[in-house]
Amino acid sequence: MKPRITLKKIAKEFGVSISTVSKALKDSHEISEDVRERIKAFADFYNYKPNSLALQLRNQKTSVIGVIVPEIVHHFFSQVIDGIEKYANEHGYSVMVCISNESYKKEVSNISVLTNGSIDGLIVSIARETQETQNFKHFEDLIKDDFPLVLFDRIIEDLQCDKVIIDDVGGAFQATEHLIDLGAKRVALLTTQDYISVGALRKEGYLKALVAKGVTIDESLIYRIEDNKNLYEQIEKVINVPNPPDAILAVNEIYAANALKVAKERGLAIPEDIAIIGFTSGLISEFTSPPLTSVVQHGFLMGQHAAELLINRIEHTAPEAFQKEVISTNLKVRKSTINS
Amino acid sequence: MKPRITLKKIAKEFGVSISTVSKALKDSHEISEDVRERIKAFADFYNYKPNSLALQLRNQKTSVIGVIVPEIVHHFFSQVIDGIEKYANEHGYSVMVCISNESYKKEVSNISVLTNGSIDGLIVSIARETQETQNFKHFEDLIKDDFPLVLFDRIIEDLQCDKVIIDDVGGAFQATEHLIDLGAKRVALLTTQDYISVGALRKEGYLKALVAKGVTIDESLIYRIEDNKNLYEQIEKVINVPNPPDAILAVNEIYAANALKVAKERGLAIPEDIAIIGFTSGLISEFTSPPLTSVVQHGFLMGQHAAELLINRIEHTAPEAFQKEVISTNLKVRKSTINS
DNA sequence: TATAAACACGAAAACGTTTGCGTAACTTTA
DNA sequence: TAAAGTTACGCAAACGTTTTCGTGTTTATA
Repeated sequence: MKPRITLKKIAKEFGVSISTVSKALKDSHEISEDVRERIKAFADFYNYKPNSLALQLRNQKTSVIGVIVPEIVHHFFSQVIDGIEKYANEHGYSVMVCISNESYKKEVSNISVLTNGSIDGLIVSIARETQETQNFKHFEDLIKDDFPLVLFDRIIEDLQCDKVIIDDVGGAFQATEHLIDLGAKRVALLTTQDYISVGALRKEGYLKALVAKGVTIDESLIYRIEDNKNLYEQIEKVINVPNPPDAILAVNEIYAANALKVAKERGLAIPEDIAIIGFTSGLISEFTSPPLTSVVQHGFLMGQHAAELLINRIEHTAPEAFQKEVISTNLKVRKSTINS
Repeated sequence: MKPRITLKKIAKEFGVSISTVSKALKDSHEISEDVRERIKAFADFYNYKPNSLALQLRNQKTSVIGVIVPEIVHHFFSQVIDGIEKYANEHGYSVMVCISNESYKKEVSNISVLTNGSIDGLIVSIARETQETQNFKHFEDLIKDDFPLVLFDRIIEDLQCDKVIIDDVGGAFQATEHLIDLGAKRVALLTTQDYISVGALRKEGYLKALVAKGVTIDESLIYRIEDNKNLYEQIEKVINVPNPPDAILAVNEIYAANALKVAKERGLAIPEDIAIIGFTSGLISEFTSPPLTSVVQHGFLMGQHAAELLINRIEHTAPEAFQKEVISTNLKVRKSTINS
């Protein structure tokens, strides 16, 4: 790579001092018009751009925000990143993305790499392993230093920082209510292990709706999918049984799509024999047949809000109270629940 | 945010010079064991980490690579980013992601922001608008400065830099061949406008296969989807006609899934009346019914290769010849072409 | 005991930038 | 013509780090 042109080199070229060049390029009236114009022309010709590192070091501000997500190949997370990037960009920030890969260790190392001065703030959705082991010291350390931090989606309730979450309880409530209103008596829940915060919250909404509708809770209808085992087989055990449920609420799109597949293979009519709803942010639900009724999560919006909270936190030193924003979901009704 | 601890502050604390502290923390034998250990304990207690900006400035190396993609909410691109991030991380680099949003202007500004000293190299897939207008000056400028640059997927053939592409021609050839072998006489092509490089290449593979199989080319079976118009309606005009094609090759998953939908709504049997194949890297094809036979693109692999090329270029100053790597596709046969 | 070697640290430059302040030289004012 | 003001630039510090070289003090060698 060719060495970049610097103030020093321009100064040498003109036999003036570095500060003269700096001022000339900034159109300072301190510099005579003649010298100023010649320096500007020269700099322009060589496409001078101030070295960002030097500026960042001097100004103690990088205008970069870090983002750590459990994975990026996931419609929801890429939507959130998209939202973050958009808002950040509009406000003069760039985005540095790291992937924890659901690993505690990688999350810690990501944070360590990012918080060595190269970013002004951090947006994180917590890795599965971290949620499992409940070791949050790396976040507590950040908070202790008042480092600007925003948690989204997979959050830790007790941490003193800004947060953005989906209305998981409300979304699950609405979906379950919809299923019961359509006549379902035995609504199964396909959820994650309890330590995943969003899974737990969606279960909460599901249970609330049952109670509200006067349906007795049947623990045997709650299935906690294990991530390291075969998904399809686990879902078969839900549907491919003597007395399958007459409705299913799945906490994500993949579970829902697989449930639909198994049900169809078993010869069940959808939605007549079994109605299915999934949480979603992807495109699968639209293209299954029948298309899946979905609890739509607005990832892009979530990203924008997270970025907004973070940038406010970075730029307003006044220590405002920490916010917790809740992004509403909405129920997109398709033919997996109503066939008309 | 609390001010971070620096060498200067530690030095003041111990009444020694900055260089002594620096050396002590690096376990230099120049510093007496007593002082060394005390300084290290102190630094450890206050969780000292060298300021990355200062190091980057001094070493003239950031260990960050920039990535510009047209969009991130797209399974293929997020897979590539995932691959880049993985390889980069394993080799001590971080990743800064920018999104051009298919806009020429944003692409230019992204490059401008990134190449002001804050990254060591750049990986780009070109925006649609840039491909359309054919204005490549921003890339030529980079190349003129020998700035490490790798183009992937949407590339510019004439540019002197490393490139990674999918075997678009081969993938389309194989898919078309498959359709013809199954008895198709009138294979339609659902492609993009010609200026999109991958669309053009896939058309080339399609045409090659027709020629190889002795099928006469029928230009009226080639449909160039326009991005700003309604997708569904455009696809209806392909299938919902008196004499629809008996097979379709779509250059992406969304086109294919919509074609499937339209065909089913028209009452066509799949694959008996009409067989469908789509290029893909997402999950939709797996969950349609019937599932779609797909030309699978290995985005993750592509990302890894792009990162490898870039990092080699960054670290080996010896000006090796520019490489053009081709990632093979493979045909995943599902029931939209063979029902058995 | 004089000299050489080892030890333990500090000074300063370098990376590239901005900016407050100082100061010559020149111009205006009284 | 002396005092004051203006013009046009340079100096130096600051951001935080690493590293080469220099140097004073102590210890070992002949």
